[in-house]
Amino acid sequence: MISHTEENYLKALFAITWQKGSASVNEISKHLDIKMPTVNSMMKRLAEKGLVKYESYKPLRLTEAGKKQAALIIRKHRLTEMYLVEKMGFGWADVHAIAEQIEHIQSEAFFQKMDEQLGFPTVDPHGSPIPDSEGNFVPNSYLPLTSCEPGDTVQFMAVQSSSEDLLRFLSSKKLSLGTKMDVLAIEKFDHSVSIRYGKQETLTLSCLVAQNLLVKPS
Amino acid sequence: MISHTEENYLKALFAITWQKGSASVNEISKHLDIKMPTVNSMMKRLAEKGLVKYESYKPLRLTEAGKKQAALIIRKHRLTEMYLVEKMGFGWADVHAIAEQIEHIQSEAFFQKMDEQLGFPTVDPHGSPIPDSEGNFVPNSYLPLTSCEPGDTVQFMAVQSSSEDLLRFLSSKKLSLGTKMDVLAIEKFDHSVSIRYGKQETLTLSCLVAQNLLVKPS
DNA sequence: CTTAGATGTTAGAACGTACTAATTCGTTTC
DNA sequence: GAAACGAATTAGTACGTTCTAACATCTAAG
Repeated sequence: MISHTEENYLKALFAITWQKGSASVNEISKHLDIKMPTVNSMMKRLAEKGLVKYESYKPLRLTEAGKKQAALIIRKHRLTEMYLVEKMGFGWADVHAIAEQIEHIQSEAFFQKMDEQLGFPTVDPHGSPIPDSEGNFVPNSYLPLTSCEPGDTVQFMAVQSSSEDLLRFLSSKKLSLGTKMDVLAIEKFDHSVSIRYGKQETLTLSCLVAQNLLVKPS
Repeated sequence: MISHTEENYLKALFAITWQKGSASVNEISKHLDIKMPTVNSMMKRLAEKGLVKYESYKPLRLTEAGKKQAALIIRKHRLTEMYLVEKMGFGWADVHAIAEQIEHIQSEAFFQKMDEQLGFPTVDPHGSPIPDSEGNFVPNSYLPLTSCEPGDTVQFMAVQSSSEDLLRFLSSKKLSLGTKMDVLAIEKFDHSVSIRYGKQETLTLSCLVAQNLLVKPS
């Protein structure tokens, strides 16, 4: 059996591998705010359980079994976020901490009911894909707003980071998923991006914000 | 702060005190299926935290703070059960194990939303009262079916025990909360109770079952 | 090629939660 | 009132998860 704690390590390992291609003890340590020796020994434990490939001083990798486990946890997390937003009326900035806890609930039936009632969603409230019940992941292929050209018309499809502050900022500017926007300008100087959207609002987004908005051509 | 584990001990202590008037190390040990020495040391720990009054070889008691904590956990448990039945479509026999886990979620907002969406219910799916958000308990005053007389007409208001087997049995007989029933006979021999209800179904309930059906005069 | 600094690992300790074995206390019965 | 039995407690152990301190390895800069 796999503990609550072990699940968090798997999830971190999966997320870091996803973003950066590989994962190190140091990165997991920072990601979970847990000291390196603790992470190190946990990696060995997960290796014993056949979920992680561990070799001294080498990058960490998940085994296939580990990947599946991790994807299933992420599935539960994202289904929960979707449920909290769609069925319970939470805002997209307020669901992460709750979902972090509920994802560890041990009950297939519980998550199955969520899935049914939501109509088997494929993305969560932040636009991230929800793995299927086998742990298969269909990554989306959206591009950051910073990679657009002036004149492009695009649709806001997902956020890269689910930072609470970013989400609150976007809400306050009425920028929600699905919003169509025209790219007016991209400043050479600071890479900030000016857009027009909705009822002709125009807005200039810092590079950091724009990097976190994933869009598709519209 | 109070851990998941500590919450379970408080809840057990509260439940046993509720039923039997007082609680002993031995009773908690059986209730939680945890050995006595473990219970003993936990009781000391909870005493240090001001939640339990502990004196060697004396019955255990909750302090006022402990009672409130316990009632608030029970509140979360029962709200959750109600939510699972009313909003997610679970049967009343299937919610206990899930609620046991969800009751430990740390988020006021989460349980508040449940409460709102349920319209501030005062009883759970088994007819047990839900403490208010201050931890105040309004006990119901229903009587077991065994205390009725032949000729009485009563309404089924709550179950005493939430045993999964009992609940499944009642479901299979279409006996749900709110059902009105006529008491036809009570056998002197084995204290079994015969009732008529619904579309003129008649049924004889063993003493053990009848003891667990709480009713009020109708 | 050597070395400084970052990263990884080992060793040892602490705390929470559980256990078994052994001992003490309290009560009931002769 | 002493024996016997169940309940409670103490002592010592184990395991999961965390830490700090010390040591080892890797890598990038000179």
